[in-house]
Amino acid sequence: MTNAPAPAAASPPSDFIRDVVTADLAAGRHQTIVTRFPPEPNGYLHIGHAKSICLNFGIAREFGGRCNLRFDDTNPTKEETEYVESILTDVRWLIGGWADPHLGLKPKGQPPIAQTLNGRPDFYLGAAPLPPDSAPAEGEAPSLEPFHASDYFPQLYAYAVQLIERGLAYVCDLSADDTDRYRGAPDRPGQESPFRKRPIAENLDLFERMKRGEFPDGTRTLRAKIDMASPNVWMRDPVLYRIRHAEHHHTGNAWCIYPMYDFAHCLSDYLEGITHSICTLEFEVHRPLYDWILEHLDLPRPLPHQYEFARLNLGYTIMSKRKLMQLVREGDVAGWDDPRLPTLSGLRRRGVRPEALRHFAYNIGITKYNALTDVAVLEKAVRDDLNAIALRRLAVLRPLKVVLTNYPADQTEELDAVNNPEDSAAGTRRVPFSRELFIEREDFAEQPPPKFFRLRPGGEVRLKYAYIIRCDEVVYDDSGQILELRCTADLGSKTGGPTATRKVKGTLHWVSAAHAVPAEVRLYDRLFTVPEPDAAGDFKAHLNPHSLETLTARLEPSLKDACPKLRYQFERLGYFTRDADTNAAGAGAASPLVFNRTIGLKDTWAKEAAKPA
RNA sequence: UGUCCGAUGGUGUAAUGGUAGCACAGAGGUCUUUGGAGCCUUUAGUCUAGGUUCGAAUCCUAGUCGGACAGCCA
Repeated sequence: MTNAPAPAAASPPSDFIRDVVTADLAAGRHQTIVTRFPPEPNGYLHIGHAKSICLNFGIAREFGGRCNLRFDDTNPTKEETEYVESILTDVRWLIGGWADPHLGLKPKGQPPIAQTLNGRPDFYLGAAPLPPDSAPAEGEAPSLEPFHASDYFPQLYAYAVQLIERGLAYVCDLSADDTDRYRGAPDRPGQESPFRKRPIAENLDLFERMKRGEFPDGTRTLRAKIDMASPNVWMRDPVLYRIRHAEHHHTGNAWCIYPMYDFAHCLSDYLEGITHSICTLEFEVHRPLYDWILEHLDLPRPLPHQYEFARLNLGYTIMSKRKLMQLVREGDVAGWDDPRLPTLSGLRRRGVRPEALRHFAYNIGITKYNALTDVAVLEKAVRDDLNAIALRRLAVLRPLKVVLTNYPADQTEELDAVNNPEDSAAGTRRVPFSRELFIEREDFAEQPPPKFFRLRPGGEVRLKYAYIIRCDEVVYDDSGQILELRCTADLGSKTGGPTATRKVKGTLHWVSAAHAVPAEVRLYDRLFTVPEPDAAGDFKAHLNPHSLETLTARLEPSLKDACPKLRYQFERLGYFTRDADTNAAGAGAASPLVFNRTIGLKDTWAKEAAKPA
């Protein structure tokens, strides 16, 4: 039926929206499916948008269709080019290698095409043809660009005129306050505007003069003439156009009247030939208006239909653009790409890969139930993804010196270490070993709790890839702090040695003190201390003061050349990635070595240790 | 006291009138030169009350609880 793309690794998702798509295709209502992802460029994309992107592009991919990237930019006072650029970057990043052939873009500068269908006038702007099977070249085809609702201002204006001509819209002189008052309340009908019966010719003239800029902001609006007594407040003569003498990031000063969301969105969908317009639950109440506008205009092609699903709520974080913006502006985080934020740029900088986000989106499903998703689901998806591809390395976060008293002071060995036990093709590397080492401070306990099987006085542990050592002596400094551990190595216990197979309970990571490379490591924790920070009251009161911990770690030497594009697992510690932005800002050889911890390893010991004795 | 939408283990999600399944989380075990990963086992669910039906998570009615909606935001 469709020229199906490569099948998904797992079975394709099933949900009520995909059911509708399947049924529409089976019934022959559409030849191909066209969805759209319509962000307003007034902020950065977050993981909630990722859910929507994966849904819309996923459907395009599964059904051999297309998903248009469209900026819903009808409010010049809130939108900026910075956001347009970040959104494009984030979308390409998320769908890259997965659905990019289904990304609907249009020829640069191409306006909607005026055509005649069965003698009826029409406007249409389809996406450029799907690219050939080969993956698109690095960077964007320069001849293509995303869609913009603001590109349709001329057509939208024409449709508004049509509504006026049909007696279905009027220019209203009520102030914003009065408009509110006349609207009534959900449980109380509104009353009609005194301007509702304005003659068509006068409406036409006034609307034209609104467009020409003859009236100041807020003095007049264009309203649909529907039903002020409707139980649905959105049908009580909703505003279609408002006056805003403001420069628009995309259309400059060409317009001083701007269409409202409800008027622009359904018609933008129609113009682009969208078949399924998928949005979040809060627009459910708007659907009658979406349909009303389309049904009362002369539109010869099949009409798009709106479907709503529940937005993503994730535990211990916030998704509101307004609140994210507040954190950025008030300096609670370092920027939109702060790795603690659920923004796509933040997650990317933290080291999360798009593959993980796509699996996450697949796992949480699509419903109309307003759910709170456990962060553990995200964390699981991130770990699974990283576990498969991360290069294993040895690094010590909080160093404790160990001296091997029976190991020659002038000797250095290069030991073989496995890069990824999950992937033999990742090969091995050499790690230097010598008399003086660092181990993790918390891997030694003078008074070990029950079931602690790391190093203790007189105890033995395996040093990964190296020897079994025994702790002979604890050396203290003047203040009574542990200065170093003096240990003896079982020199026959190295891989291949006579005592190599001796069983010791614990295996520790380590680095050679003389060879270790210092680096800044940033450990991130959840941004908030409660599952629903914005449930009530001031969400900032729940900010986690320990969401970022910065320390200087000691790394095995190979990490000196770590690539920001790769992912690493510091053994027994977690997944880390070199901070790309810091790296980019650094000057050549002086470029600082900074690592972000994407996420820790699952820690069953922490759970065990937390159990009441 | 308005309209619309929703409700399945702790969490999230399947089952489209025919054996309530999966994932996450939890518990136990196994393996382990990562207390990671893997493998095995396991706890736990259809909001309530009626009705239709041979048979209801599913259809109907009423109720309960939850959410969205009163921007010249999207």
